[in-house]
Amino acid sequence: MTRAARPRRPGGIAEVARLAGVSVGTVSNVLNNPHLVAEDTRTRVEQIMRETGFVRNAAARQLTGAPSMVVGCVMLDLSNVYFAEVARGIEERLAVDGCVAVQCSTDVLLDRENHYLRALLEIRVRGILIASVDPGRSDLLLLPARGTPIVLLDVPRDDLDLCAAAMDNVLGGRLAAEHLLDLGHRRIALLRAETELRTLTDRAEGVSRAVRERGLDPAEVLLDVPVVPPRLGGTGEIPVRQAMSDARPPTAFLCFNDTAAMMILPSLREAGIAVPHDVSVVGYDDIHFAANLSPALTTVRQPAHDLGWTAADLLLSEVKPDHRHREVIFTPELVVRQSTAPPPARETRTTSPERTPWT
Amino acid sequence: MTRAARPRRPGGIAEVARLAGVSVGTVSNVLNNPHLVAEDTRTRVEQIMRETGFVRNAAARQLTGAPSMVVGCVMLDLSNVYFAEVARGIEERLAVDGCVAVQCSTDVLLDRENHYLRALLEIRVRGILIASVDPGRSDLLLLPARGTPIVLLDVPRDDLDLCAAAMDNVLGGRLAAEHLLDLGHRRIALLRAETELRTLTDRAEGVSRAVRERGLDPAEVLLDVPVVPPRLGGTGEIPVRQAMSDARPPTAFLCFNDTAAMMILPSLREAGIAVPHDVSVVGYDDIHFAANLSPALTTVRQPAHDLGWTAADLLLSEVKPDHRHREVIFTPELVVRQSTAPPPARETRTTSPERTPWT
DNA sequence: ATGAAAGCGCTAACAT
DNA sequence: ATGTTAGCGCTTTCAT
Repeated sequence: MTRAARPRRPGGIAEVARLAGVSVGTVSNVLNNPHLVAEDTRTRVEQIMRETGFVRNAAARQLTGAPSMVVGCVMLDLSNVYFAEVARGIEERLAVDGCVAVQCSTDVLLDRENHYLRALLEIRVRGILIASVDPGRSDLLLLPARGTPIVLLDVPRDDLDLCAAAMDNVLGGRLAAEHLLDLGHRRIALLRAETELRTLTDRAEGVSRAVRERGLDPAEVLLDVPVVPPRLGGTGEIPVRQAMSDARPPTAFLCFNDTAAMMILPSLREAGIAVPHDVSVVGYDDIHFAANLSPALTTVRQPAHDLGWTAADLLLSEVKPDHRHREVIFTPELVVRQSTAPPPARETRTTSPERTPWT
Repeated sequence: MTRAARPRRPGGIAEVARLAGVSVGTVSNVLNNPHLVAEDTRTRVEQIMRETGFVRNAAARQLTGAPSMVVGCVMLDLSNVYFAEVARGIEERLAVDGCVAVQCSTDVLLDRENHYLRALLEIRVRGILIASVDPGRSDLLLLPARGTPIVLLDVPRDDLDLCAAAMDNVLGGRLAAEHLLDLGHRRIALLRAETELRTLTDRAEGVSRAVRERGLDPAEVLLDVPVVPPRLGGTGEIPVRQAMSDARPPTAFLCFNDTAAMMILPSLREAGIAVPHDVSVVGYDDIHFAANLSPALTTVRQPAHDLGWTAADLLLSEVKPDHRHREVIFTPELVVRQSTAPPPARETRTTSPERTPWT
């Protein structure tokens, strides 16, 4: 038996229909096919909608098959300046199509990633942009089959059948390394977060290649200085002294993001090490502040905003019938500023025959 | 007549019910009231759900009255480090309750704010956290009546009947000003974005009060240096030279956010002005990088993460039956570092009787 | 040009 | 313990 009990007034479209003295079908039409509604009927309905402050119910629409206006966005850490910029790029592209983004931060935790993926699935988002911690072990590959388009963000597609917007990190690492090698550095500390993130391994790979192509031995030239970022439970403290007290101390620090570079600058200063005179520092990302440091930071610029914009663009194009998965790779660019210089004379011994080489 | 035409297989719960050989009601129960389902029936249903990769449809649930799991969040600019940190605080609190946030940036544009407000209304979000550009002219006041709770973010509630999580900006401005006045500064440049944002006017008010309480004339002591931030169409360039060539040049720059302070530092350096020897610089926010600048920035710390966390907490509490609107005000804190010092001797003339005062 | 009615996937009341 | 069924607000045939 029907629960005729509670005499709830109808909400939404039905209420508007009643007030305007038309059927719900007509109201629906003024919303979606205004052209097939008589001029005056339409104005009357619109009038009522305004008066009552009617707002379409997206959930109900979605239930009838309308595509959702919300897009999921899973990133490593929204509070990271780089990702925040990416997020803005995404937001801007989505806004063009009246869409909006749910932002999630995984802090590089696979469980968190999968958790959010599921939440986004429940919401039935239009699609998901994801900077996956590990595409191989993530649940993300199950989604396209379930009808939720996925676009990789800042992650190369490799052999995955997905759209992707990514940076050429191998090139980025290479650019940074070549710059340092060109300046004469032969002992370079690599400052990198202790994660197996593809972005980082790629950059490291680029660095190694550059070293090898110079006929040098990466094991000799490179000094790994692992750091645990604060958001991942670490102190974010950078073991500068430790690095400098290595048997063969570095004459340059190559940081895999500008934030790390910003952290290291004061540490070096405190240790009485002048940048770039005593050691050079290279960053990565070229975040807004990089140019405002002293010394202004030499870094590898990544078009963060464009990356986000493009990823969102790819996602929105997934609905189009003729859609083919695509990958867009952005090219990083070396921005030389004041934090790099040739190593101190003592280290450029290869060009100073009068000094006895150590090796 | 029914469109019996397309023999669509039922999706969702119905499909699971069919496969498990039970009714939809039972499936719904294993989802929402597992205790009233027989042990084995439940396991069987759950089994099917796993096999089929079933995921609840939030839209359908919502339509039956379930509260949405998505919360709207309207901020000035997500790519701003301060807000990005606030956003993380929000995300963390929401995650505890399985909720997720849609992030929107208004760039201090009222139209944009209202546009997003409407979009969030359509989505029927659980509630909205908003750093309103102008609560008075915003549509936000209409929402609570329509059933969407609103929590003011970084905006005082004043006489509004809403929850709010905000900072004591008057105090913040006062702290910064008092610090400078205590050091002996008597001519202070106020670096502020050209907007009527409450956060900024409050800080300015705090500064003025501090000046007046010292028996000084704000018009004499304060020099306004308006800046148009990049996101708002400006260059973000700071007219340092212009300020310094004022008839009575400032001996200190009081910036209403650390970003501005970061921008000004290099400009001063280029102009050959030493910080803090020639002029002092005070920031606001204490963003992560503030401590890493050289000189390390003296600034007013705002608990951004907590602000976001608390705002989200207030919002989630809106559903509770005994809910009373509350306002939580956070207290800023002066963090003295290296960018401030007494003004150069020539300016401390009031304490140097041997020099002829100008006034 | 407008109305009537089915159905999207789910929950909640009720019946069995 | 389980099944049945009426909506939730909307779109979409199909009929008028």
